[in-house]
Amino acid sequence: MNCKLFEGINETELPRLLKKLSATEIVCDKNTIVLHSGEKVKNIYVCIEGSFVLENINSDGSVNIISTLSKGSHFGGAFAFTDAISPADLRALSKGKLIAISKDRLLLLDDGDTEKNKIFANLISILANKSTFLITKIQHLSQRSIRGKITSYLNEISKQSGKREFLIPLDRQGLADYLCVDRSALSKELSKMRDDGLIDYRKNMFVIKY
Amino acid sequence: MNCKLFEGINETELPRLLKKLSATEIVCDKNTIVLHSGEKVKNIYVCIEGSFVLENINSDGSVNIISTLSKGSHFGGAFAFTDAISPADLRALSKGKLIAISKDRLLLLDDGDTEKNKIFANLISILANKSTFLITKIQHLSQRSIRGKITSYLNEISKQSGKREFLIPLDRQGLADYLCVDRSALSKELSKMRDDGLIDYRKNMFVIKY
DNA sequence: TCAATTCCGTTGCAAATGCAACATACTTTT
DNA sequence: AAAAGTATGTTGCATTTGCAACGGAATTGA
Repeated sequence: MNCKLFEGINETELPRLLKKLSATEIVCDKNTIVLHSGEKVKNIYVCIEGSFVLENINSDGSVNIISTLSKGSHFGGAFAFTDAISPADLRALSKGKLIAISKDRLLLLDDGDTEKNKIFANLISILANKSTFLITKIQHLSQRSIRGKITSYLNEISKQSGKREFLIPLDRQGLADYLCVDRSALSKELSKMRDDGLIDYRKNMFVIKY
Repeated sequence: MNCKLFEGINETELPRLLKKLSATEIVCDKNTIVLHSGEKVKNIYVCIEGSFVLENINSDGSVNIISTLSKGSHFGGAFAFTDAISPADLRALSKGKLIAISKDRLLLLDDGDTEKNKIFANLISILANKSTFLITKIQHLSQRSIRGKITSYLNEISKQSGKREFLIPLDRQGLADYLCVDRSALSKELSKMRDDGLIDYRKNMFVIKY
């Protein structure tokens, strides 16, 4: 199944666990909206077949894709555990299947239940990782200039890889979207930084010079 | 103690629990750095006396305060559960006391341990709340214009309160810092939005008109 | 291999932003 | 009530950014 939420749980145990949780299987056609924006999130949804998107329709009609779910990925881990409403629609991109695990039932499992403990520990680790990821992104975004954002981002990747020369996992448009700036302005600033001798780059390969 | 991490745990139980966890009490003088930026975070630190700051020293020497800890608040819940290094120094603002709870010992507690389950559930809820808080902030920050950021922020607060007229919990400088923009530019844009008939405001009271 | 498409860099320009400096209103202190 | 201090609003200006448009490079697909 390869799902972080169930990591460490024996595959033969899983069906029994899901039964204990009264997990519901949701089979749906393309474009079915499983969960509407504004609805209360009561379940954790785990994708087991097909693909789904989390998307928001803006007031001007444009669509904002927040994330995509493929086999093994899940949504609601955070929202179900606050009393939050869903910030987006969960829509099937194709015919698909997912299981909904009720947060309440999860909480009602016996304290001594080993699987419950595993799931809880996994959930903590998932949320913790998400949290650090988000904090990192905020640090980039809080830089006021494009140069600042670029520097913050590149330093982060460099630190992660432990090298001054590294590949970034985004193309230009992707990087612009991630840093929330205009693509051409990004290119412009990258050139300037190269002219200033701060960095060098070729496609996805970057070098921090000083 | 009034600490979310221990919520639902009997006060008379707490000392025993802490002992089981081999929680260490750290007493420190003003300006002691309990945890250095770059160090691996192995503990959850709960403040029980005095106050602490999480701060980052920028390369230009300026100080960036990430958050403050007062009695009952804690740090490390997320980082200890990833293999992350601390993004900031944890420094005592005054003479203070905190307890360090080892993540590893927490994990080693017996699965049937009721307190372990409570702490885990609390931690999940804390991390989930944090995550939604951060996502909200990112949504504000990803707006490209100051007007967009203001609108995003005000709509959020309005939605939370369920009213078109509401108080915001930040003063102008605070709001500017939160939205990562210049204070005067923020004031400027607020005036413009009032001129455009979009909002009205007086000090911390705001009205969304359309 | 050629065509089509996508990606990336560049340019000019209008608009938005940050910054510094000052003015005004509001608070707190004495 | 006066004075000091703090918060907010305003203005002018230099700089940065976004936007639109274009051209070349690289990639993909037929």
